[in-house]
Amino acid sequence: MPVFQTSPGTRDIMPPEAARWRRFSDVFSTVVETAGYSCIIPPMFEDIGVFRRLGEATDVVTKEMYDFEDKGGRHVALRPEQTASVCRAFAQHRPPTPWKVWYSGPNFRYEKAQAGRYRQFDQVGIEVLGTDDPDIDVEVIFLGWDFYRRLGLSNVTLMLNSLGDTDDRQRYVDALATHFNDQKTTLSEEAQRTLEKNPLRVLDSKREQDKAAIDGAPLLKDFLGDDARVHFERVCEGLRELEVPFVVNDRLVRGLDYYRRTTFEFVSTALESSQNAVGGGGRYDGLVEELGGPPTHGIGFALGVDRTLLACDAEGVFGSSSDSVDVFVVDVVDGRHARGLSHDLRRHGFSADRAFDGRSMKSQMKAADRSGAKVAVIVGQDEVSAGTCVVRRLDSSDQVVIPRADLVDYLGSIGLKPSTETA
RNA sequence: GUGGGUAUAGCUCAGUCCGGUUAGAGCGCCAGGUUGUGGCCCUGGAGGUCGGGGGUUCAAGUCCCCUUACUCACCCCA
Repeated sequence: MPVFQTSPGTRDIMPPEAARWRRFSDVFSTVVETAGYSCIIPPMFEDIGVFRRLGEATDVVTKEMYDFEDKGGRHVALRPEQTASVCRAFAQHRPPTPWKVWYSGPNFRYEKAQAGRYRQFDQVGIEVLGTDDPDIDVEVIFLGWDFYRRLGLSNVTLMLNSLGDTDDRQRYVDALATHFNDQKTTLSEEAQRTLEKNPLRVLDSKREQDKAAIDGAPLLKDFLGDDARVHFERVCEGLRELEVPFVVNDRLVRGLDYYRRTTFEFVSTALESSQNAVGGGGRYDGLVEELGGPPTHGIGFALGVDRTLLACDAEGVFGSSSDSVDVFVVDVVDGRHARGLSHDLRRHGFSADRAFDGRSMKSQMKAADRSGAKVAVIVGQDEVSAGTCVVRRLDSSDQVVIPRADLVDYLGSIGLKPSTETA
């Protein structure tokens, strides 16, 4: 065993998997930039107060915060998510609204790792600040849905709910608390503890013991005020018009306290583990204000990169493809020709690799094969004397001898296109 | 944070129950067969403090204790 390994809950994304991650975020940025979202890169750590606003009763804040004191005595935390940071950035810079941004990057939660759950985990997401038009809810949800579809996923279910406005939500929480307290003796110990902190999340319990009490609980939709109800209906209507299938789930209450009105979650039915939520989001009117900004409406989602890729694996879509170059230069003289040729080819926009350490021709050809190159350019003593080189196609084994000065043109003529002109 | 499982070559794993020469296989890697040609085939080679520490024993990869990590589940979440 090596002396050093990755810390618990972290891992190296090795090639070719890392290339797949980049493609993933490329697909995502294409989808959302088409809809007018701009990239934002907030810092990875902030004053811990920024994240405390996620809710004092949430696990994310009470036990999963990756926090520490820096050398200046500031109490900071690695971001557990990016929504709070985006809202803080909005309050700090006051951009014109509606402000539509997307992000991609790692987040940190101090918890025990298991499949699809890491201490450092990546999310991509979008946030829209400054409008409460139900159409923006529709747009946001659609973009998430569309992204999964473009990856090729077909077993993703969209679950939708409305938590109502602040007053609605409070009345519902009170009613829930009353209901569960009446049935307290039937609840599991964990649920009883959850009840004291946040009655809403008792609904989240998957324990058999709690099922009866949950089934008999009052329904959220009966507590929605007129505004929230109309808003929710308009969102549903918009999604139906865009032909986005969804399931209204009365029990969908999400883990963070800031959600109001629309909440949603993307669940992969292809994943068997309990980490089957591949993405989620909702409306968080009020969060910006809590962070010291003006009253501002907000909505967004975050999608877990790891879990979404697990879902892709489960469905056999969006696989990893290995990196490859256009040309592999084989030099069986002294390596100086490989140096010159690969340099020239790269300057002309071809991707080119070569072997080192003066290996045998057989060894270099094996390396050429492994590199995934379409052609090998071979230089031996004969070619050096004649000022030529051999171009061998690695798929068909056809090869021709051409003057070295014609190499770039020849490669172009057989269909290898320089990716960029860098004269 | 709680409970189960696992840890042997770069990777995937035999061997552990029932302690006993020099710890194996496949794949990968390197070299050769083929002194100018990759994939297929054949031959050879390198590569292991058997996760770490302690204990029992004449003897520990194998039994016991501790520890660390991974993993699955719970909790919760992406």
